[in-house]
Amino acid sequence: RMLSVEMFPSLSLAPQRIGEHFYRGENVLTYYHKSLTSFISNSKLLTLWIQTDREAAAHISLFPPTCDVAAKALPLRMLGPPPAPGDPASKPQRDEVKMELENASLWKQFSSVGTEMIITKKGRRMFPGLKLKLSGMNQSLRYILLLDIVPVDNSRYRFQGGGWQAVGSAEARLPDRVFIHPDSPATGAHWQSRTISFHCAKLTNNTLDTQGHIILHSLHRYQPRVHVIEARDVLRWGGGQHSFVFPETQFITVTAYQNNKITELKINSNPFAKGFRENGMNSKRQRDARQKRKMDVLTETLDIGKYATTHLFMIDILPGNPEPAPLPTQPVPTQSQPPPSGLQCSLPSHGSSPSFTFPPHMQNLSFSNVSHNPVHAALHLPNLGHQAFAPPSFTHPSPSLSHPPFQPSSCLAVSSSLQHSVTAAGPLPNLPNPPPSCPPTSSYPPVELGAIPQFNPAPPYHPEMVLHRPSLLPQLDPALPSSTPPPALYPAFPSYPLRLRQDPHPSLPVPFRHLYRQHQHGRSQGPYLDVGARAVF
DNA sequence: TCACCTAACACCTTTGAACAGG
DNA sequence: ACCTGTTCAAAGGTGTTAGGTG
Repeated sequence: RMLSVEMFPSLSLAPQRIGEHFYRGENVLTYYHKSLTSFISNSKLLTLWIQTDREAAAHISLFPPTCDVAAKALPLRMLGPPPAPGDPASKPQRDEVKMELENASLWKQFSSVGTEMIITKKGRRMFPGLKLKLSGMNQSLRYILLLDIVPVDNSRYRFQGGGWQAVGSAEARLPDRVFIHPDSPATGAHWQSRTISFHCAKLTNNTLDTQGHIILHSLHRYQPRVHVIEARDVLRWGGGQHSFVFPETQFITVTAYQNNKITELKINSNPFAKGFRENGMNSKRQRDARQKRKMDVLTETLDIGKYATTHLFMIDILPGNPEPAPLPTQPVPTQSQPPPSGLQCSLPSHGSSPSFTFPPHMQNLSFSNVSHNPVHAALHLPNLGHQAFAPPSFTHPSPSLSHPPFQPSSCLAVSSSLQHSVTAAGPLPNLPNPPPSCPPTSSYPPVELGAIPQFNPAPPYHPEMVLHRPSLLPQLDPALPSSTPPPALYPAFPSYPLRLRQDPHPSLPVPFRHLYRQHQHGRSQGPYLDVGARAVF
């Protein structure tokens, strides 16, 4: 059953897709096995080994269930005793992980206008970025934090008449990439002791991107999601997962800003755009003045030439008027409207969940290798079953959206049950310290909130635990009870489960070997994952 | 003609190496 | 040999804009 097509529908595409490139009739599992072996031997990247359940793994010859072997080799005290029913201490905040969007007020300012995110071929950071505070985690357990960005609906948008309008069907879904927070894996104590920022994540519209950036379509509406996954180390995922969605972080991707109100907000709140502010040297006034000075100098030079020429040769070479033409002004966007209230997100349940364990020779690999190395892990998550994510505001794109309404209290938080042997595991003292975050790029300086109007004070913002669902990841133990999901409040758009899938391209030197497009060459940067692109219905 | 995309640009912040001084 | 603070250049993050593309 391991990596079976039944359990992971996305795998059914693997032979065909791989065949487009170099797959030649090998058994897919063998292929993946080779893929893994190649990756590991090269030490260039880490690939996630997906194990649906330990029992199944035991009779599959690819890899013995050595994660459990390793787990059993650990002192019992490190693994911790199985939780006793009714013992509150044995359920260490499993389902109480909370997440705040620390810069929620800034996001709300953008959201009230209609957040736009520039995407470029080389990759562009998000602004505002996701700044999060975590609480309720087990201090000693290790967690991995993931960011992914999923389409909100099936529409393409156009900015018309001061607002965004759905104008057609969305482009074909691109391969989902997941950004792993560079601190991962780290203890709950680590995550809770600081503000978590995903400012290193970059967005691109380059479907052939080899840098590992998150690939999105322009003029589509997206929703970032953050996943907190318990993990003994980077190679041994599984167990509980909590997924958080902040509706006010939805945005529309653009290659150039459409709404000048957004441009204004970005300039006023992003320190890197300080030069474009009213008093900045790159402001329109200063640029016009520069242009004028430049033309004046040119005119003067030409006038001198004219003087000399006319006096020497009696030829008039008077140049044209160098004054720059006034720029047309863009229409002012429509006034924002208050968001609807009282809506809730819903997330249907899914099938059983596999754990994610690794073959023996991967056990000693540490996640710090990933973050320090320019080449990072490409992890494919399997199709894990039907997951419908449908934030309330975007299930049915309104004909004209001058801004994406959001409902702060309707943020989605999903937590999952954990497999015993994984969740009960204690700290692993032999694991290296978490790597420094975002080493190759500069971080954002503090946002100068004072520079922009405050629509809201900035109280701590908690996503409400609207629904308590099984994990986006499949459960490890099918025997564990799973709640029956209430009916979705909105028609389910194609579901977007977080799916881990094996990387099928071992011969290529980079971890991001997309099946979606071929010719993925070059080196990858950034702790990203690839996630299967196929929507699950 | 139009909507959209791209690359070059100037200005800005961040980062880290080099250096001086205690 | 350390530590701390300053300076400076390079790298990279911004929005703007002219020109390209289909």
